[in-house]
Amino acid sequence: MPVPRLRDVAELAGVHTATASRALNPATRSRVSEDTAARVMEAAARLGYIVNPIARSLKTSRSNSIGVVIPDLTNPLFPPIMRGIDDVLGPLGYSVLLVNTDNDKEREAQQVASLRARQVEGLIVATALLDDSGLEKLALQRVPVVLVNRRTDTSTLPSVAGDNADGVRLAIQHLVGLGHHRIACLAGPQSTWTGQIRLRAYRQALADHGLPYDEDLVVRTESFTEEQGRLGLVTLLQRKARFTAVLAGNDLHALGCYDAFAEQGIACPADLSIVGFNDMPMVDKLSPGLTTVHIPQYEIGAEAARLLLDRIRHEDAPVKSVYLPLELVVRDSTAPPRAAAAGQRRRARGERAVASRGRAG
Amino acid sequence: MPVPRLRDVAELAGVHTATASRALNPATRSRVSEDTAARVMEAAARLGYIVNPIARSLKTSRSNSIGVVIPDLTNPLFPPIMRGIDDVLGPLGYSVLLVNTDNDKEREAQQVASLRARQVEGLIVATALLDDSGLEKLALQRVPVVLVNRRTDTSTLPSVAGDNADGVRLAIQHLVGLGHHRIACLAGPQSTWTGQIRLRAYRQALADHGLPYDEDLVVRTESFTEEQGRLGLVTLLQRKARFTAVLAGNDLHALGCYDAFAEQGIACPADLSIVGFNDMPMVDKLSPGLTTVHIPQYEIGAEAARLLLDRIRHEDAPVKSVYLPLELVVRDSTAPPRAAAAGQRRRARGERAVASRGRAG
DNA sequence: TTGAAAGCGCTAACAT
DNA sequence: ATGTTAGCGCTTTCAA
Repeated sequence: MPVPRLRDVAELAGVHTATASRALNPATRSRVSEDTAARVMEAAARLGYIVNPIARSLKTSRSNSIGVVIPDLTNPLFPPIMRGIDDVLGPLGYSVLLVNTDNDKEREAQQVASLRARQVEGLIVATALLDDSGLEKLALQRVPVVLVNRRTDTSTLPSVAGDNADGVRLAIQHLVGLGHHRIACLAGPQSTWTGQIRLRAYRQALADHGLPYDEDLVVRTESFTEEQGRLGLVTLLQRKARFTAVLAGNDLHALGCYDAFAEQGIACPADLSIVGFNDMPMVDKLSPGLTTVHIPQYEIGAEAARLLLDRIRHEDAPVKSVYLPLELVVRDSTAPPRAAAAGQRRRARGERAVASRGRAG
Repeated sequence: MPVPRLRDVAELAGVHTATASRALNPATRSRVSEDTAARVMEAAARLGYIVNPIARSLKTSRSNSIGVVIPDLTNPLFPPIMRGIDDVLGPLGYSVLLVNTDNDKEREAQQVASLRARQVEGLIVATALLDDSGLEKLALQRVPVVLVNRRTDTSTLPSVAGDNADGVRLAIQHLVGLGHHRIACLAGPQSTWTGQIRLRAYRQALADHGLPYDEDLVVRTESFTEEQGRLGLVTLLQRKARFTAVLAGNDLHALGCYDAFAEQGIACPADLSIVGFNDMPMVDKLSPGLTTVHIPQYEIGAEAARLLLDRIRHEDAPVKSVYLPLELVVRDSTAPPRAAAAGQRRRARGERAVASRGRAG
C-alpha cells in the first residue's frame, strides 16, 4: 500500500487538492466551509495521511528545521542545552540539525555551509569566539543566529548565557565569607567570552571586597581542559605566591586541580579551597564534593530557541542579550582557611601533607 | 543576491539544466563530456552553487536523513553513540534527526511517526524493549531499522551492542580471581535486554567457576537508576545473606551503592567490592574509582550507522547482530575480600564501620 | 553527449 | 467557499 498523497485525500473527500490542503492546514482552515473541512479531515484520518514536509518545504521555502553548532556533544555541557532547544522547537514542528565542530573553525565553516545548504531557517551557535569573522559574515547575510553560552565582543548577535559575572561574584563572596583573602584565579582562554568575563568579574569582585588584585595569583589557561587546570595550579604553586583558595575557570579545571592536589599532597579543603564553574554531572560525587557555580543549561537552550524563533519570525526583532541567573552550589571543596596558608608553608619546608580523607568523621 | 539555482549554473556554463545536473553529480558525471563537466563545475564554483536538497529529495524521494531514537540525550551513554553515528553518516551527506522519548512508549510512537513523516530513510533505535510491538510493526512495514545497545527477544531486527555476556564474564572472573566466592548481583529491569542478559551471564559465569547460584544474592531492580541501585543494595543487606562483592547492573546502580555504603558505614573495597557497567564519564574520579566494564559507545554508534546504510541500500541485506568486545577497567572499588565478610558481621553486632578513606596511605 | 519535457507533492495566487 | 493553474528546484526518462 503506497503512502497516501494529498490527492488521495482530496479524492476521497470529493474536493480539489487545493481545498484539501486548506482544510488540513489549521492556519487556512477557516477559508473552507466547516463541513468540507470535517470531511477532508476525516478522509485524511482514514487514509492515515501525513503531509510530505519535503514537498511543502519546496513550495513554501521554509524547511522547518534549524541548525545547532556546538564543539562536541560529548561535552556534558551540551546535552541539556540540546534538550532545552528541542523541547521548545520540537512541538512547533521544527527539526533540529546538530553539528559538532571539534573546535575547528574550518570544520565549523563547512558544517555551517552544509546546514545552510539544507535550508535551515536559523542557527544556534555555541562555538563563538570573541572575535569571530565567520559569525560576523552570517550576521551580515541576515541569517537568523542566536549565540549560546559564549558571545562575541560586538553585540550584533543576540545571545543567551548565564550571568557569569554574577556567578563569579557569588563564588568570591562565598570564599571571602569563609575568611579567604588570597584567592587565586585560574582564568580560562581569553579568546573566549567566558574566559574573559570571568577574569574581569574576579577582579571586580575582589575590588568590591576591598581586596587587592595580584597578577601573581592569576593564570590564563589555553583551554578549558582538565590538564590545563592541573598545569595552571602547578604554575600557581611554583610562583610561591601564597593563597588559600582557587577560583577555577570551570569544573574541568577544578578536576585538574584535584589531580594536582593528589600529586602534591595538598588537602582540600583544609589546605586549599576550590570553586568550580558549570556544575557538571557527577561533580557532587567527587571527594570532596565540588563547590561550583550552577548554570541552567536546559533553560539557556530553551531561551535560545525562543529567541531564534523571534528572529526567524521578525527579521528585525531587537538583538537581545539574555542573561540567566546562576547559583552557587556549596559542597565540600570550600572551607575556612587555616590560620595561615599552612599547606604551602609546609611544602616550603619540604614536608608532605597527608592526602585529603574526604568528608569522613 | 539571491541563492544561485541550477538554472543559473547551466546558463553560465552555456548548457541545459539537465546537463548541468549530470555534470554536478559525481555518479552521473561520466555521462557528460569531460570539458562540459569542467565548465559546469567551474560555473558552479564561481556562483557558489549548492544543490537544494529539498528539491532533490522531492524528485528522488530520498531524504538523505535518518532518525535516531533514544530515551534521553542527557544520559551520558548516548552522546558518544550519536557522535559515532554522525561521524559515519555525516560525510555521506546524511542528516541525523534525534528524538528523545523519555522512556515513554506513547511519546516514542509519536516521535517515530514524526520522523517518518519527515521521510527519514531509516531509524537507529536505542529504546527497544524485549517485547516491543512498535518495533515489530516497523519491521513489518519494511522500514530500515537498526537497534543499538538493546535488542528485542526476536531477532527480526539487526542490532549492535556490546558483548554483555562477555563483559559480565570478565567482571566475575576478576572478582573470583581476587578471591570472592559470594558475589551478589544487582540485576537491571528484566524487561530490557541488557537487564536480562547480564543476569543470565552472571549465572553462567558463576557456574563456570563452579560457584552456586543463590537467589538470595540477586535483586532485580525496576530501572537503571541510582536510587534503584541504592535500594537494591539495601535489600540485599537486609536479607542477611552474606556476600563480599556486588556486580551492579550498571554504573548508576553502583553510584547508588556508594550512597548506601556511606549510609551504612560500609568500607569499599575493604568490606565490599563492587563492579559497575558502562564506564560512564567521571566514574574514574569517584572515591574509590569504580571498577567497571567499558562499553565502546562510539564504535557501537558507528557500526550501527554502517549497518543501517546496508539496510537502506539493500532492503534484504542479512539481519546481522553485531557484538562489540567489552573491556574490564580495573580501578579501586575491587579488592580481595577480608578473611570473612567482616563489614557484615560488624553490622550484625550493631557497630558502625568508619567510612572508606579512599586510596590514601 | 546533450536537450526537451515531465513531474516529484504541495501551496498560493488568481479566478469563479 | 472552492476550483484552476502555475510553479517551487531538481532529476530522469526519452528522444535527438
